[in-house]
Amino acid sequence: MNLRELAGLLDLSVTTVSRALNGYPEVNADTRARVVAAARRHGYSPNLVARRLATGRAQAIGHVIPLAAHQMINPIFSDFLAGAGEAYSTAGYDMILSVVPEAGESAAYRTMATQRKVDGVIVHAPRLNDPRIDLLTDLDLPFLVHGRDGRPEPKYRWLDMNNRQAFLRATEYLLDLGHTRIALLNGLETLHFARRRRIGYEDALTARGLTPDPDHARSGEMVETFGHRNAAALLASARAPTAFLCSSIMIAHGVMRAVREAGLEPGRDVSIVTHDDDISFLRNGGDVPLFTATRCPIREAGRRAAEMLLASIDDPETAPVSELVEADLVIGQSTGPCGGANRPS
Amino acid sequence: MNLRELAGLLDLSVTTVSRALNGYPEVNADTRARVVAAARRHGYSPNLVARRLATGRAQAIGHVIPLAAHQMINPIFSDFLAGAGEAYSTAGYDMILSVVPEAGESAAYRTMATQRKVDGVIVHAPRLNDPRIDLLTDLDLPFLVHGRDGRPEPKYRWLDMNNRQAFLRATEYLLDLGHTRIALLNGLETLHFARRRRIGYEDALTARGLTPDPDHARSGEMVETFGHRNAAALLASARAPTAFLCSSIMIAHGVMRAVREAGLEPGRDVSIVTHDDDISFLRNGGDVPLFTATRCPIREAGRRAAEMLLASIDDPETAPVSELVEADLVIGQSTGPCGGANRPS
DNA sequence: TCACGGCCTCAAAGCGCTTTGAGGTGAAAA
DNA sequence: TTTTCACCTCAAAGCGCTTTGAGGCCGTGA
Repeated sequence: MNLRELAGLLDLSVTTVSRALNGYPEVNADTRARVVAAARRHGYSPNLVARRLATGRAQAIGHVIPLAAHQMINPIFSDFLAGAGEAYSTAGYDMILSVVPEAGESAAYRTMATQRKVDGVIVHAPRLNDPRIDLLTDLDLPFLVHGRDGRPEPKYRWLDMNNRQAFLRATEYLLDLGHTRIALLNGLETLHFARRRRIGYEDALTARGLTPDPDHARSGEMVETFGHRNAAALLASARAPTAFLCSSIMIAHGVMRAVREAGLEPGRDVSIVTHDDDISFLRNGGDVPLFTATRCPIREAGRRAAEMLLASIDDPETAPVSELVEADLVIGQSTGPCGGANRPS
Repeated sequence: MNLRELAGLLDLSVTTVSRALNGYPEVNADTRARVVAAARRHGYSPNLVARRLATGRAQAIGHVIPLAAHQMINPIFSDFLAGAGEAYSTAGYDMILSVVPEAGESAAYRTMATQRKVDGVIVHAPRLNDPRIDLLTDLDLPFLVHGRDGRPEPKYRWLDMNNRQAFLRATEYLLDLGHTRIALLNGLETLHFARRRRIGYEDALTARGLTPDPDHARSGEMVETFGHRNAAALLASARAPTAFLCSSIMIAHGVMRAVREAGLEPGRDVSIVTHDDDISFLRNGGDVPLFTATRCPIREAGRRAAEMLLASIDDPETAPVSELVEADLVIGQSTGPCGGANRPS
């Protein structure tokens, strides 16, 4: 059933039927009702592809996922997508995912732009001075960055969490508890958010006159084993930390495992603070959460990012709007005053 | 730059240019080379939407993700998507994700079919006698099911793991180690794969003359806290299990945490076997893996599923082909003979 | 009765591509 | 030289929708 057939059935022109269905005012209310009823009865719905060609809008947003960048194919990312996907569905947009080898990343963006597959894209996990941002600007494809890439006065749209502030605050919280040997298990510091977190951590330490111990700050993929391996090594070292600050809840779980294996009790012997993206399947739940955490739901960020991008596509004239979100500090079971029953130093 | 402009530039008709670019044999090799070079030089690539309209093929595969079904927005799912996405990219297909409220699920499939947005879909997490399968059959939209829905002689295409066999084998392994009180922490048993796993588990027990203890088999969302909560409760019960069989590595991590909290040593006091989807960010790695596991990489499943679906779309006449994949049993650190230093019973 | 508007409805021209069926060219065959 | 046949190339007709600009109808006012 296509538009022409439906029009024939109703003895109307395709124009009228199209206008009736799309809510144009030039159509008599009775006619419109008749058309809508017939469309429903015959299960008509417009061919999206044809509509796209006619209107020139793809009604779709793209996400390019470089395959080798493991940090993308992860639960954080999928929760972000879930949030964004909700917003797209509500707005009648499609989400198209392009999984490509890392080398093909910029080609993927080019293709999206030249083939007019999408009306805009969301850029994930920006690195410092990310070339994708310049590419997209050149291509004149609307985009929004989840995070920032560190250039001084960004002209693009972005949605970011205040990473520095969150980690500053978390570090201060540990310092207030009396901890001074605080380890940072961070994400890959080629990614801008991880740099910001490190800066927050170091700023808090130096503000109290402490010198960050280079061996105490480590970065890597945010997976359980990274947390486990490094926490085990650090706990066995001469100047073992009394507290850990983790960039993700996966890392925190790894740390907790290492702490327990070392015969120590989290929250009493060793404190753990983690950033918590509030991932749906690794929720930091309970009456008192397992981990003390800086919390900022990633799914909400996905939704918001999508909404902002869609709004800017609807009205391309508007100046780039961006948002900086603050994380909450939630107190859980994994922190306590320094010097409980910790190992002799 | 569109086809007409490119043709004008080359002083050729659009037909010739189109044929040249699409590899039709009627075009002189020199002409073709000239066209291809010009296309590259001017950065021409065809408007996908127009091509889709003309050919009638969407060149896209859909995945519908019901929002409330938490088990979908999870790392297992995202690894599956990553695998499928690779296959799509290679074949020049797009992946369209539709995130919808659970109530809108069948509407989403209908829309995909009537609006011709996709050439086929992959169905995830089938329930027993899943109505989506009948719907898609009615809609005449090609599809492939990841898993099966338990109907006697499925006429649809599917790719599944041998869940019963994997859990049968895992249970036997534990039985061989002398364990008899084996708990099963399963996924939601509305999902067909979880039922099959339970059957494997029970079959192994009854084959040795043991009666499955109903309290020892629990099912729920496959998250860390589910594992932790239930393992803690079970370990505190009168007839505490000496071994746990888990349906996902997240659950296994929760179990391990509970075991440690109870002052027990995994692999010595309590054995843990888990199914391992080889999720990219929760890898069961190390020289000797952390967990003894039935392993079956989900990402590979995604790739294979996508390839099978694409093949069936390419050649719609072919009879439905399906695949049953066996899991490997990998021995890790989390299992050992029963009766090590376990609690008195 | 006629002219004028307002309201609806319509035919037709795209959107950018594919693909059919026709036509043009030049080399080989007669 | 003429005919034939490959081999290329082309114009044009869709694909199903939107949207412009034109036209028909009917009630109102003169």
